[in-house]
Amino acid sequence: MQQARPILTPEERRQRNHDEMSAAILQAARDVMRTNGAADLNLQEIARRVGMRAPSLYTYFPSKAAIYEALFEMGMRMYGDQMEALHAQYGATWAGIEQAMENYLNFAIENPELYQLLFERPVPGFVPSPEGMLQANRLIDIARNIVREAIEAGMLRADIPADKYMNIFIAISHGLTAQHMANEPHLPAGSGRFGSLIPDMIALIRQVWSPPQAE
Amino acid sequence: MQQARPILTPEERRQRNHDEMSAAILQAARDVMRTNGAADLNLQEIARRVGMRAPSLYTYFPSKAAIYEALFEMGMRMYGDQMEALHAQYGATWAGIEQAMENYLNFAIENPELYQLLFERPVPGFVPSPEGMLQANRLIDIARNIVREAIEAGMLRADIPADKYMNIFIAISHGLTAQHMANEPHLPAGSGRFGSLIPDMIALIRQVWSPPQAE
DNA sequence: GTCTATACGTAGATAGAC
DNA sequence: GTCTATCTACGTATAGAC
Repeated sequence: MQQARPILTPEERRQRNHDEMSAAILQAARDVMRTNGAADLNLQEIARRVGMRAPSLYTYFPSKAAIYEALFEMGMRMYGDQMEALHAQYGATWAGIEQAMENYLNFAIENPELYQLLFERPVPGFVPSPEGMLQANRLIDIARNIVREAIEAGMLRADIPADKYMNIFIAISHGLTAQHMANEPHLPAGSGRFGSLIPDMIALIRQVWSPPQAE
Repeated sequence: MQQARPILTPEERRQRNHDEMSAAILQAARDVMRTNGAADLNLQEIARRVGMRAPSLYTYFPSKAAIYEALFEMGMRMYGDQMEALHAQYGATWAGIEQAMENYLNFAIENPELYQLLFERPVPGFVPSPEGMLQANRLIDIARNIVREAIEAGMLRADIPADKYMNIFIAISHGLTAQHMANEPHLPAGSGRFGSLIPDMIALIRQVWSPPQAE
């Protein structure tokens, strides 16, 4: 009788286990950062949470910095995917731009440890890896494209540079979110001193910087 | 011959020396934070810069946390004084509000280590002392009063709560400043991707949320 | 892969001599 | 007030046994 081909070769199983453990370590790291602040990550606590000793982590990541780098890339990828999905769903519309601002806030509320790592810089000496920067640049490109389409669609003035609009959206989104996270991180988007201001901000931009014919 | 009365008694001299050394320690701490990031303060480096050994710092401050707390209070006091001076100079005017936004950015550019400590929260476990909170609350009161006067002066709509205006100003100021500091901290206020947007933001608010008769 | 043991560095803080 | 010496704790990381 011919030997049955296993679903996974030993090598594949090893790889799968390795990947699963790596993912578990990253998740544990996020939990620690969420509890202690992004800067306070420490390997022993991560190890404890995944049921091993600190030195064993070095089987999966060559250094603590590598864990930060992996989380940065993961976070940027997650957030970029969200932005792309929003773009696909809403196209270049005011509703889409409002959703994008709300999504920035929601991302911070739901993933405060990633928000800190990506958009504040609380970890002394942390520098994103090239792979992380690739994701960060992708994010900028998505945002720039949305604004460009909004200009082409006549929603925004063509005589104002797309990057200026983009910077305004970034600054306002970040300002609201940073204040929300600093003061009322437990409140959901749409509520609280700052989380409730998104529609007002959209109205602000829309009234002043839409082309006349779009009013 | 009667003995001349010294300018300072020994006790007074001791006190003066103590105060001067305390101030030097705080300044050294600021220098360290500016170089390494606010979270990376360490006592040995402070001591080195003031020409003593780390344990000697305990003559002046009972703990590292006490140094952070003193800096927080000092920073809030400095910034509050600046706001009061602006208020006295400009009263409740659009120029004054624009100056206030620019001043927030300038404070961050000139005192990045204090900006981090006061307005971002990069130091794990840091909690302002009651004295620090007193200064922080004073700051809020100053801001609230300016907005109230602006409403009374007819610059802002009376049907929108003063605190909502205040939160909008805070969020926008902080958004611009945080992005400026993250991306172009070396550029002066008024320049760069974000530092140049203050007049636009003022125009935005002014056009949309001024009472009709003020247009 | 995981462990124990440990190297190695650094931090904040304290004791006690001068 | 300042020092040396030291304590205590914790961090990342490595070596080598199993």
